[in-house]
Amino acid sequence: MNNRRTSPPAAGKPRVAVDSPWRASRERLRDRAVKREAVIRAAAREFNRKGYHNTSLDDIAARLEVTKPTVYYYVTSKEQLLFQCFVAGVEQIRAAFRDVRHLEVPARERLNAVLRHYGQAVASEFGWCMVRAEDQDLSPAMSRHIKALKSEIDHGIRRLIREGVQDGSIQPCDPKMTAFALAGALNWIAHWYREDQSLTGAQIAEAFVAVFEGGLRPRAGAAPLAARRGTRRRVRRAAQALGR
Amino acid sequence: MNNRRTSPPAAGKPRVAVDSPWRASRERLRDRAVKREAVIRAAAREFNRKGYHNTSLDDIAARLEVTKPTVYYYVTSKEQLLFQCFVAGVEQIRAAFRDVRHLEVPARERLNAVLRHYGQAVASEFGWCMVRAEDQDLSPAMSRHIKALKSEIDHGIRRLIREGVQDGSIQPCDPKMTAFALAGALNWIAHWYREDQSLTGAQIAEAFVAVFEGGLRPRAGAAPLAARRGTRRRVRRAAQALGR
DNA sequence: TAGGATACCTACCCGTGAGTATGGTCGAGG
DNA sequence: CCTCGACCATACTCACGGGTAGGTATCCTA
Repeated sequence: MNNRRTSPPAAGKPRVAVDSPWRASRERLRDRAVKREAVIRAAAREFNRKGYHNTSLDDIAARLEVTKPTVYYYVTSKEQLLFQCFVAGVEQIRAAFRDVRHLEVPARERLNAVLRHYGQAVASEFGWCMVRAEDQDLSPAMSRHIKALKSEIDHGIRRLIREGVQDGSIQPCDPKMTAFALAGALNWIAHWYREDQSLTGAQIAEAFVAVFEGGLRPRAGAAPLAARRGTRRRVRRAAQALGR
Repeated sequence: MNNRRTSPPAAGKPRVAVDSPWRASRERLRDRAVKREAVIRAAAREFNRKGYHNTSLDDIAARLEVTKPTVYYYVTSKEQLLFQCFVAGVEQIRAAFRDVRHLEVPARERLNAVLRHYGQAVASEFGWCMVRAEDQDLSPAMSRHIKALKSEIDHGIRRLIREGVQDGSIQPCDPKMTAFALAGALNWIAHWYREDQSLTGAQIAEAFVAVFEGGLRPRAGAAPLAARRGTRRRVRRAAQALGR
């Protein structure tokens, strides 16, 4: 758990293939934690690519260039594998809450900071597992655990919203529905984002926060942030297309 | 397809159980279309409750009080079943676009109208299938078809955003990212909404549109819509909890 | 260098669920 | 009364995949 190395010492720089501690099969670096972590990460990637049900443990094992029993040597079940991926993702968000807790800025800015981290977490390799792990795929016990973690995050967002309304940095609103809207938009990133995209997770999160902040309706003051290069021209073309 | 009846003539008012044309097994009302539609709806409900992979065709058949071959008598495969549910859901949204197309109001209002319909569709019984049908669960051909439909909707939203920016009813923004944020928030409704909820789909959609419109940052003008009962007290309590 | 622990493999079990072969029933038409 | 066809049930096949039994190679320790 406390071992942070992600690549084996033998492999200077992993090539296209996933970093597999088994690569140099001779010098075994009998570090359970590292390998276990590699199993979790490989599972997360496969789940992300093909979904939980369409990923067999043989697939995951093959990705690591080992066999299924080897995977079972590090985890007890496929369910636990999904659960671990979920926890890994959620932990990033919990960390975001901890980070902003003691910041001395208006609640809206703390919320924005959390949402930025949230977006990045969803776009990370564990994003899929965190967001799309279905309750129905897990045992009742794990399902309850996951629900509790999700609920904690949800209520953290709601609280920040309430605080923002209180300190005047956020417009009065229904905290519950607003939290659902914000989290939903960010969660959905996991449905369409692929790492080979042009935008990074941080950029997407930034763009989303801008939308949340400003809203669609134009403001009295000057237009904020959003880039406007070529907008005019593109709109004109779109309008023409609509014309017919 | 063109048969719009949703309940069999024999059953005056369906009780708790799903409306099954097989109910009174004696008087068979050999209307293929009605039965086929019932199969689709039953499948949508089961998928919604337990997910695609955790729903067997036996489950669906049992729900209709028939057996699996009977289901296969009306559909060719489980995959097609999911596809039909998807199409049924998406069609509601396409209809929304058609409805607003010729409205003589600012684009932002047309967008809002579409989003309201969108939200209701996602909260409908086909919402799950429309939103959570994974590409990976379907054959390449159907996957492509679904992607095309989704893309059509996405680009419809983007177009409305561009038009809004053009006619001044929407604040300048990146249409692509904004569309992702809006659609994502609404899509996510399918992940948490259950029909037995206190709020209707329409109410949720309304609340979301309010958030999208206004944004989080307070405006110069008066604060709109949202209720403020007890907010002060609750925040104080939350702040105390945070203090420790 | 025996003996145990670790780490991994080959080869299997078996439940599940999609899809089907076959045959029965019922109403309609001859 | 007999047949035909639409409709539906019983009872299968079969592939897939989660999980395991049991064996083997390597390393550590004494």
